[in-house]
Amino acid sequence: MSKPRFLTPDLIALTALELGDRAGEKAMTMRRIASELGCDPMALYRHFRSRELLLDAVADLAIADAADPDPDLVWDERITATAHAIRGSALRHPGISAHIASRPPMGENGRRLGAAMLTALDEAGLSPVTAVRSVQTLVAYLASSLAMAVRAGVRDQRWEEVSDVISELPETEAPGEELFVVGSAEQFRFGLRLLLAGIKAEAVAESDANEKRKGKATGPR
Amino acid sequence: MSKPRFLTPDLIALTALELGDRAGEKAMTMRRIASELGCDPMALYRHFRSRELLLDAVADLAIADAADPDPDLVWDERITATAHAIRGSALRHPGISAHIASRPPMGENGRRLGAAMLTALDEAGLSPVTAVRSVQTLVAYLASSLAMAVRAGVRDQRWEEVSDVISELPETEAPGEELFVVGSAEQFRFGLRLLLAGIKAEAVAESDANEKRKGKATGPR
DNA sequence: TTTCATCTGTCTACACCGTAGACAAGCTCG
DNA sequence: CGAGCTTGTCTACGGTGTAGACAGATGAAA
Repeated sequence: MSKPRFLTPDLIALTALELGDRAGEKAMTMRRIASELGCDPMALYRHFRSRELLLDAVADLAIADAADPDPDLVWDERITATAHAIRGSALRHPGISAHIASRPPMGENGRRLGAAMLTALDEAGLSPVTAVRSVQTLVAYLASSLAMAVRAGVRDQRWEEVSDVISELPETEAPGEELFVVGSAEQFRFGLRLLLAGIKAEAVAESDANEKRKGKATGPR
Repeated sequence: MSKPRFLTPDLIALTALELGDRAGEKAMTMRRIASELGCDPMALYRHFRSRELLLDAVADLAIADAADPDPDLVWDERITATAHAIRGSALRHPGISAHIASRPPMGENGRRLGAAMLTALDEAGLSPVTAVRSVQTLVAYLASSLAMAVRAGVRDQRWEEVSDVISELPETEAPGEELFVVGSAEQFRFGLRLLLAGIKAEAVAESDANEKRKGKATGPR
């Protein structure tokens, strides 16, 4: 009676995700996940070599519903859309989005979305090297933003303190008060705009350099 | 013989930091820290209400030696210098820099360095709101870069996988191979350059808007 | 000085954790 | 049928954070 053949990695990850949503990141323990599934904790190890790997799968599963960007959009809008899609997916699991943000987007979905960004940057005319670097930068920003958003959102008062501290700093005499919610969507858009502006500048610089190096005969395609 | 009055928060944090440097983030457990100090684990709770708060103190202590930027530098160089100082300090504690990156820069030193960045941005002519947002963006990027750097650096092969994945992606036919070390200093500089370019664009946009709104009578100071 | 409250470190104990290793039940294939 | 492999179970070990009662030292008040 001990071997119902119903345990799969996907089912385990899904159960863990639901548990995390319901009870928070720290609740995703092997024992609790197993009890949620009605099986022995050690059974999970038949499908994941360690808890860490299971949590990786959960993180990737959590962003599975982030859609690829509409290919009709121009490249920068596609970047923005992808970033917001990931952010949205992660925030739809507030109990564990810090956890999601804290690990590399290595699963199936992470790769898919990373590739979407790369494609967009390629279309922007960036060299492959610059495109990859830009994606890494975007991902870094995205992850941290997420981590901050969730900390600010839930009852982690530490980030509320951060806001307080910020308004006490010398240079900001009368900052917009509530506008400083640390992980706000507006703040996120702002950072994204900064990065995109930087990327555009980089694109211009690269195309200039190419034009100069090649002399003529290499007009705009 | 049980009450030497020598235990202080600073001493505890320092001991924990050394332990973390030596044995890694996960070794910074209440019991091991206490045994390092030769005292009872519960003694630590007289000085920190929880392990989490102790670890916050450790993170802040770790970046205590990040110097304020040379005030003679122009503002963007000052930002760069500060960012590199923080990164340098954190990387000087490789065993725990992921841990450092994962929590808000809330301690004395975090505030100090955040203020330095804000001052620089203020000097750049940004409005207070934009300056604060920019600092938040910079901090977000910095934190994530750090987290990635340390993961790539130490034996965390997951990030090596990331590099592999990146080179398999469609758009990057022949990427520079080793140049993609995920958390490399070069990658860090690149992201910083992107952000600074974005900030400069923002500054220009703001000053244009101001000039237009105010008409004349508001020449460059 | 004596007394007494207050700190500070100690001890015990609890509930929980990840996971190694031996075992058993069922499936697949010969 | 029997062998082997897969998958879930069980037990056990050495850890974890921290609550709560206790004790020795200290500093102030009497």
